[in-house]
Amino acid sequence: MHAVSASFFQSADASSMPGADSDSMLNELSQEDNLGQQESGHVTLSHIARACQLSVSTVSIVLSGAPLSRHVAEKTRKRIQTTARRLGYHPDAYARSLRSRRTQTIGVIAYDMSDPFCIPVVSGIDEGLQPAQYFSLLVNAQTQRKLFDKYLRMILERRAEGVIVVASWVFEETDLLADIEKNHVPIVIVGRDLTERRITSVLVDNRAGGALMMRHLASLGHRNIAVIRGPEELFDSAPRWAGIRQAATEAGIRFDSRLVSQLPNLSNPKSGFEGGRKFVAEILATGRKFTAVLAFDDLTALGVVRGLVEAGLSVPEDCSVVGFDDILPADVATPGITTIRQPLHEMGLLATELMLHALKQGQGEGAQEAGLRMVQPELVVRTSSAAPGGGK
Amino acid sequence: MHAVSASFFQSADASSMPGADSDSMLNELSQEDNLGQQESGHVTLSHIARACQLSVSTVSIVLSGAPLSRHVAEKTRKRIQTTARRLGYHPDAYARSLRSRRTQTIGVIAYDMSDPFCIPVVSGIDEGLQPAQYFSLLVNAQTQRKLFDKYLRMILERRAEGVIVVASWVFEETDLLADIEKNHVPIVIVGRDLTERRITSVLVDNRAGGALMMRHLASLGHRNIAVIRGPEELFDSAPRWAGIRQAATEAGIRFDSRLVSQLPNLSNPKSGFEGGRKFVAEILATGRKFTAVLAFDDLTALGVVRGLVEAGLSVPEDCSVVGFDDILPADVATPGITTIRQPLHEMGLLATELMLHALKQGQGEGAQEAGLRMVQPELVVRTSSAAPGGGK
DNA sequence: AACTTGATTTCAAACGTTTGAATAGATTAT
DNA sequence: ATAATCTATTCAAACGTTTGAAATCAAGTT
Repeated sequence: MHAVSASFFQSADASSMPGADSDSMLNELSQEDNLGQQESGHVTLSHIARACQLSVSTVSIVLSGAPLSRHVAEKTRKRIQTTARRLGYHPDAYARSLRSRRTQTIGVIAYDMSDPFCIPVVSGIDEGLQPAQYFSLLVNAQTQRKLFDKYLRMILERRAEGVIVVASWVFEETDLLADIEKNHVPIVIVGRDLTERRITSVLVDNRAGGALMMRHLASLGHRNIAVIRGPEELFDSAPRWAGIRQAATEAGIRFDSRLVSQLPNLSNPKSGFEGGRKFVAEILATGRKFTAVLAFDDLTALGVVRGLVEAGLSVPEDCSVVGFDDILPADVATPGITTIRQPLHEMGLLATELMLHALKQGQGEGAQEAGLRMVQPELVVRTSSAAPGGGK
Repeated sequence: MHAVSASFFQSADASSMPGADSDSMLNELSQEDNLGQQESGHVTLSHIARACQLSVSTVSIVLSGAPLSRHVAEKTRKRIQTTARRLGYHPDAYARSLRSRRTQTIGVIAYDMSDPFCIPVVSGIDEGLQPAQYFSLLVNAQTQRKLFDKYLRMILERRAEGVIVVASWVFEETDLLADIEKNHVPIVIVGRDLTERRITSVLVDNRAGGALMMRHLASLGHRNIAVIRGPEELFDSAPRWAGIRQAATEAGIRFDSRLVSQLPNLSNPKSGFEGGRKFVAEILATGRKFTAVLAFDDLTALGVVRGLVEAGLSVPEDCSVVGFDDILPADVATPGITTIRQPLHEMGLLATELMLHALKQGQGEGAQEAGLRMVQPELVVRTSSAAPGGGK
């Protein structure tokens, strides 16, 4: 077994470079393998040190670009570097972090990656981490409490320096959260207000968003409007509905309570779609008049469109539909769904900035401010909404 | 400094236990914090050892469930466990992996997470890893060579035991791939055939898929069919087109070459949509007759639908549209897009199995078989396709 | 009384780095 | 000539685990 990997190295060595600085190419690793015993299969500092006839320290100093490397002779430095390259050396992050006590890692828990909501947030986080030389350790909890716990534990064991949770979803009662605190790991949450638990939170101004939806329909002239509110368990549902009502009141519009319903607690991301579709079927069956539907989110809106079309109606001629979030399907469906855009990418970016800031000053003291950062949503008008009563 | 830490130890020892296994809850960590100085902020084995008046070894043996733990007294075991829980102990994966030389990590490089293609594959991978007690280290290369390299390096440094690449996309010429080999890390790629580079590959049978699309339209009675082929740089394009032609020949259908075009090399995932839309506008302008469009993928198909509707036509009454992939938007758009489903989840799962298998036997020898595994696609009929010439 | 056995716990070395302190040799200032 | 200062390199300890070998102690066997 070791013999095999030894011969592998030999042939690789022999092949790679004809001439070079000094050392004879043939016999660094192979020699060790003759004597050596428990090869890890990875090239380490001591491999290079031996090949260059230098101490591990010197090699480390050069390769890690430590301040001391200014004092290392130019020639030596070059020699070390080319040898490292030739052997395919990559520093062992485990050894390095163990010693230096820095992991350059932020744990990111997405509540469900198959929800289009998550992707832009996560890529915003990545983008923010990039220049700071941090990496995200991304896990997908798939809305399962068990997985959430498992991954949170994993993140803690992997010594992430901070944790960002992407969730509009329940997860609070984990006692692992207490562990997080015991281990002094800062948390930021995106999509939910947890400031009362002293957790820095980033979320969209749902109230303002709700108001935007409603004002848009009002300005088009709609007065008979159906509403599908979000599920009870979702944090966003209440403020969004509050914003809608406020704007309705301002516009002098009253809702017919029989045209207002609420989505059940969702199991998978697609359940909003089915909810919207069924809702339309139901209210059409009652015969009540309405010229527009405010849906909780884009998937629900797409379900509403499906329901209307199945009933032989067209959008927006017979009925306008407005969604919330601005996910990809809302954009590429025909008609395109008028919606309220959440600046998801920016939210991820912001969360990262808050995290990095907390890490920076967290060194000094504990107990930082658990701030609440609200970002503003934006109306995106597409073709699913138009003035009531036929053509636009 | 060493003197300081010595006194630190002493005082901790002297203080820790007044009574037996029911140690007083208040004063292990707090006391340390009084005197302690270079605390990592994390609870370690030695914290627990001190609190229990035991050696680090014993605590390690118990907490890691090593075979030796059978010999540890029941009482001691309990004492250690409750103390660990109370203090919020989590083993340091870095120290552990450094010592045990196992990281339980598989690097996963997704070529672009904002492509709906990636998500199910990645979640399939996660699912496969779960029972084997492995974790995925997931990174998003965003179709950027620079990022790909950066993350690959990171994965190597983090000592992933294997790497799974999710890509229908170019990346070959990285010399980091050579490093991967030098470090004996097995690779599996999903979405592309790289067996000639001795890399185990998992992909959908594009040829069969193309044939499925074509046969579906033929069986509905379509004979004038427009085709949008995939971009040159994408591996899938050619075999998919080959399958389409083969099935066309079998059905005795010839393509009008002026109704066949090819997508440009794509910049972002949404460019397929624009491509489809423009294509339709163009061929409608020529006045050529066609009753159906075969699109390279679902996003292209959605673009085609948009283009048709903008020209005042309806789907499927005036023209049928078929896509490929079966991503979420194809399902929730109205009409739902008839498509060829790639079993993405299963592909992820399969890739993981191959990887785990390689790891298992890779211990023994180098040079395993670089197998090619093709999975079969499946036709999903929705409402975007129907018999030509009006209603279904 | 010495000797084995077994149960319980500890020693000490290692994993691959980093880093403050130390060394050896050469040069320069006193 | 001695000391101070550079330059180029190495020592050795530490990070938090795991683990083969060893130690301790009590009880049982000859």
